Amino acid sequence: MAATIKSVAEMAGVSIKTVSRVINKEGTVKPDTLQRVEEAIKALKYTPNKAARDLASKGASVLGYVYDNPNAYYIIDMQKGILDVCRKNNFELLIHPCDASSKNIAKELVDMVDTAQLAGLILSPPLSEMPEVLSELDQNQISYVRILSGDGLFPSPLPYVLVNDFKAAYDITEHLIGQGHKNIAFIAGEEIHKSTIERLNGYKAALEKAGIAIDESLIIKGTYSFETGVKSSETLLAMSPPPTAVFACNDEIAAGTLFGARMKGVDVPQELAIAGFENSPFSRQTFPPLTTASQPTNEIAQHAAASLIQYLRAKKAKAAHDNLNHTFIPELVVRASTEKQ
Amino acid sequence: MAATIKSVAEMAGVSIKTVSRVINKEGTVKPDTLQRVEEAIKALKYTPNKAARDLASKGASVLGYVYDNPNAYYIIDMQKGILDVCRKNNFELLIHPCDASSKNIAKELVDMVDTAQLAGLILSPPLSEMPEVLSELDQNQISYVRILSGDGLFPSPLPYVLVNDFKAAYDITEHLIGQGHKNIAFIAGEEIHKSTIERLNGYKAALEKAGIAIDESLIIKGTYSFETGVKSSETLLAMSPPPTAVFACNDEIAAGTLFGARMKGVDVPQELAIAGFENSPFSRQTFPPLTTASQPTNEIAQHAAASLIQYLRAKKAKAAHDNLNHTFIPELVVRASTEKQ
DNA sequence: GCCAAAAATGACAACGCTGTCATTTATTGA
DNA sequence: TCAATAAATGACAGCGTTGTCATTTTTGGC
Repeated sequence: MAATIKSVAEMAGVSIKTVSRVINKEGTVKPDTLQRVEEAIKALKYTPNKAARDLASKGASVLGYVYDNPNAYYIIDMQKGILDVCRKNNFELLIHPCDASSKNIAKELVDMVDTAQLAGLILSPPLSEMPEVLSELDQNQISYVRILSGDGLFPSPLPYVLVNDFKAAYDITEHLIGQGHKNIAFIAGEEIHKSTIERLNGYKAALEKAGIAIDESLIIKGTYSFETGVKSSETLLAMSPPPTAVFACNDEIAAGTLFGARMKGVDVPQELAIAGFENSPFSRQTFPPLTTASQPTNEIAQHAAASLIQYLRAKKAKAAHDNLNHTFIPELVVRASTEKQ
Repeated sequence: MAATIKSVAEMAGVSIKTVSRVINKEGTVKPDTLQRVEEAIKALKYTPNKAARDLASKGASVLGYVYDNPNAYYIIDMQKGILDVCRKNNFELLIHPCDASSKNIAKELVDMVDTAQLAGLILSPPLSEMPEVLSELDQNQISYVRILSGDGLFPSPLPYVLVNDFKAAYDITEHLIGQGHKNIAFIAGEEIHKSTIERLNGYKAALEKAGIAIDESLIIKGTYSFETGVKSSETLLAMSPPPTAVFACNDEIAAGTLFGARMKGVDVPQELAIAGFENSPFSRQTFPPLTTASQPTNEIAQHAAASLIQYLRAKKAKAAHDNLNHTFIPELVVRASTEKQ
């Protein structure tokens, strides 16, 4: 039989309310009383009953993490970061994989929040970038934090975390240009991901800056997949002249491009330089390893979770919340796939 | 203001207990009463308060999924499978990444179960295979389901899910032998993972069956990492004669081996055949793609979660539980890394 | 040493549900 | 039609906390 607040109170010779004060660290308990209570807690191995707590204090503290992203490493990293923050702040986390392309995804989320009585949602791309989802959440007055790509301004009072894909893509492209490339192809992922647009814009901006004309035929639309990389490399290598460098929108595509090049016997990086994005673990493990951009996923996740929690607390206390919004810039990681000896 | 059972009862003109019966599908409610209650529920958008429910019925229904595994895809897949089953059965899931090599991992788990008041734990390797962890859990009468490698018998009444790595490793080795190889190396992962032992035994058994003597110098100890693959391939290729095939304990190692071979200009599979294990997504994306063994991770996870839930229910009802234990055999997937043209 | 104010503690009613058991209503067989 | 029985429903006490407000104890200034 697990100990309850009552048994602790009896043992310590105080009222249950005083025990409650101790476990909630209200700080209005005399040192010696405090000590007695703490000893009783330890002796009885008492742990507060979460259900009772939630019930009495109206409202459990559960966040929902919603994702639809094929990159398992990204998810796991995010999840860990969020989990850390949740644990520190005594929040629980409900994990909800979902299908962003589903018609009633917005309703599904609202339902989930209702059913599980979530305090708030953590949204990662592409969900965080879908207006129809966001407005449905807004209409139902659901709190959320968004992790998204861009550097724009947002009218919403809700917190968000920005990833500046534009700048990172600019850096990568600049690096390729610096290696002497002029004929640089770009392979895009799904346009529903804002990161695709941002990265494309960064690519274009770097070319312009260097005075290189943008050749639309070198910009290939695709999905964030290995297959897109394979197919695109076929297309690109069939051109005359073929590009000498490829900037793939993520590492999967880059790995596919590398695969495709290898199939045709094209040497990387001598004949074709390839850069990816995301710094997935396998980007170090291809041959040659891929130049890419690294985003501090774990940190981003922690930041997102922390600002949502802070927002919720401020909201509960009806106080204004500090602006915690932050922008992260992925960092260029140069590896052998873009460096000729 | 969210609707409560009381408001629903009032609207439907019944007692709260009857509403309770409806939401718990007790089946002792007259059809027309039922309908009235259901209408009221819908009209008020009523959702039972989880905290109150847990409190009243003593004991929340939360499972814990504990993992320490570097393979993100494996984790994500597992998680999805578990999540599905949990949702269907009205259980919550608490995710707990941890460090199996930490000294007091067992205590940590017990603490977690206490604090979060978990109904049971889902353990995947290597945690599921660590006697000190299991006995600590047993001592604290914590219910758990294990997912582990092997085909042995277990004295414990607790459910488990077995993965027959022995058979799968046997199949892979047999495949390599079938390709004409006699000089086959084995690169092992951490021995704390029972899968390493099982796979090694499968490898040995297949060699024996084919009448090939086991050469201990061809068996390399390492970790489940890319780096181990790279280093081992250096070692192996420096031998005279070098092996003509490598069976790596997982895809990461295999990818590393492939990388190492490529660095030395060794052609795969012409000069060196390489097989992995696990069927990670990237095993299709190396060049050439890797022969490997595929385990139905999602299914395994579902099975594990389902049997834990069934066990818990039986325990609660003090009934004997059916034996749900099941063994999964990973399936051989042949790809270009082991097939000469 | 006394009083007012502040600090510490306690009593008790919620919180929203389920379990138990009592009560009412419907069904059956004669 | 009327017990006897079964089915449906309800009343009410918990479950283990926290919030509110009352009470007691301590503190500090004179």
